[in-house]
Amino acid sequence: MGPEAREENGRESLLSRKPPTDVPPVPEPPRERRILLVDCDAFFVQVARLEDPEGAGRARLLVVGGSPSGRGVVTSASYEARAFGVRSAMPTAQALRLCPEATVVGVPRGAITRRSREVRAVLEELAPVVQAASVDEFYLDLTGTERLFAPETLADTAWRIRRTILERTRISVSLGGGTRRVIAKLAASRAKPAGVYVVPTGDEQAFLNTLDLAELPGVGPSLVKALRARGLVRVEDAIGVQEEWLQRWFGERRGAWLYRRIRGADRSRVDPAERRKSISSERTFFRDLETDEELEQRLVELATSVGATLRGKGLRARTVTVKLRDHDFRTRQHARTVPEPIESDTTIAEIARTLLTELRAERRVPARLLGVGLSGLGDEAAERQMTLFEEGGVESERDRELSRAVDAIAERFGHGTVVPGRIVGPSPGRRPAPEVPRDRKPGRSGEPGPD
DNA sequence: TCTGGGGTCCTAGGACCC
DNA sequence: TCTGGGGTCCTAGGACCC
Repeated sequence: MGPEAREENGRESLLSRKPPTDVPPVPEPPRERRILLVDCDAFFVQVARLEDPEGAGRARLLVVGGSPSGRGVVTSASYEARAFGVRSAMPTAQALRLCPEATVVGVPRGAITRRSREVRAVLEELAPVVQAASVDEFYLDLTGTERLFAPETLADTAWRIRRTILERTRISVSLGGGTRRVIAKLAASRAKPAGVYVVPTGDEQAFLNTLDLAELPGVGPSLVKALRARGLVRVEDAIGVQEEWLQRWFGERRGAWLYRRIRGADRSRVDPAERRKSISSERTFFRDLETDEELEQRLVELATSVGATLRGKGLRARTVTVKLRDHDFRTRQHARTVPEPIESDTTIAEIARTLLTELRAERRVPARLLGVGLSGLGDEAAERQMTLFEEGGVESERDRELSRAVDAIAERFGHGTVVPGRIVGPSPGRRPAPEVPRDRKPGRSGEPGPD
């Protein structure tokens, strides 16, 4: 499959753009954008192999995810294993039934973060604007580089980036290109694995018409079902439907969104400074927890974990959420928003405890998962300016100092050394972690994998 | 076939204010 | 007389993505 390498023609595209009959009018960016999506091929599989060349590295049929005996699911599978029908999010046990010869390894969390940063660092040398969309996806905005890179086409540039990333990080990536993020994203799925696909300017609709609606990002199982009930399966099927009908069927906003999406309309920018909106940590237990005491113990650990991440990023939070999944998979959550932003483990844990008590009062059954989340995040420095609360507020200065002291100890001796209410030894992890990256999550134990 | 963990965004209802 | 209307914040739940 040859990549499209057609040269973009700015003059032509200006004339052949969107027809003015498009309702509502979609404001166009001032000029043609050149966007690439860099997507690592089976990233978790690649990293697992690089980290363990003798083990995972030798397994053609490789599944990365939870242990088969536990409650794990597949995070990523090698292309060879995918041929057997193995998919991510599938229970590991099911994956092994489909592909009994597969080797299952745990998620190498630390290495994933580290290598993701390596890829990003190289991309930042190659492109003016880089945004990490996830651990294995990066958007590049190359608008304005036409002259700089000439006579290279966007596809040529993509191939060059692919080569450089492979040489410098040993990670194989695929790249999709187009005039909008959503087009670049869809092009990348066509490029996979280890390829490049650029949708030429003006060919967006023709490209979209080759797709199923289910392939559009944002169209998930639920919407697919609703669409199919109306006889709509392909993008082509839906393109003739008036916006009013889509709105009548799927709601005003969803309908309008879908109308725009099947036309590839996407005004979103590649924004390198996009800030985090929430921080959370959750655990599915190896066996369901029955008592409030057991749950509270785990709750404090989770609160401490998200608290450390929060402070590591120099943030404060106003909302604490506790999530509980009962043995029957029913998921419930309670949230509490406080007037002033908080950051200390003590305060987070205290609010979380209240929320857990409420949840348990409503339904006291064995729990399979517990989680703590923080949202309403704000910059710590900015908030200190408008601090109205001295003593007697939600959180005391003493609480904050204590948490910072704990962070300092963790920085030197490793996370997990100090946990409120108990003392444990340093984690027996592979790496003693003399320098811990700022937003590294405190490892529960040295072991990735479930629980 | 027995369902992970990290996120983002949307909806809908109630509280509260003007 | 029962009964407005918009805006914002908060909460619970769900869809969706990787």
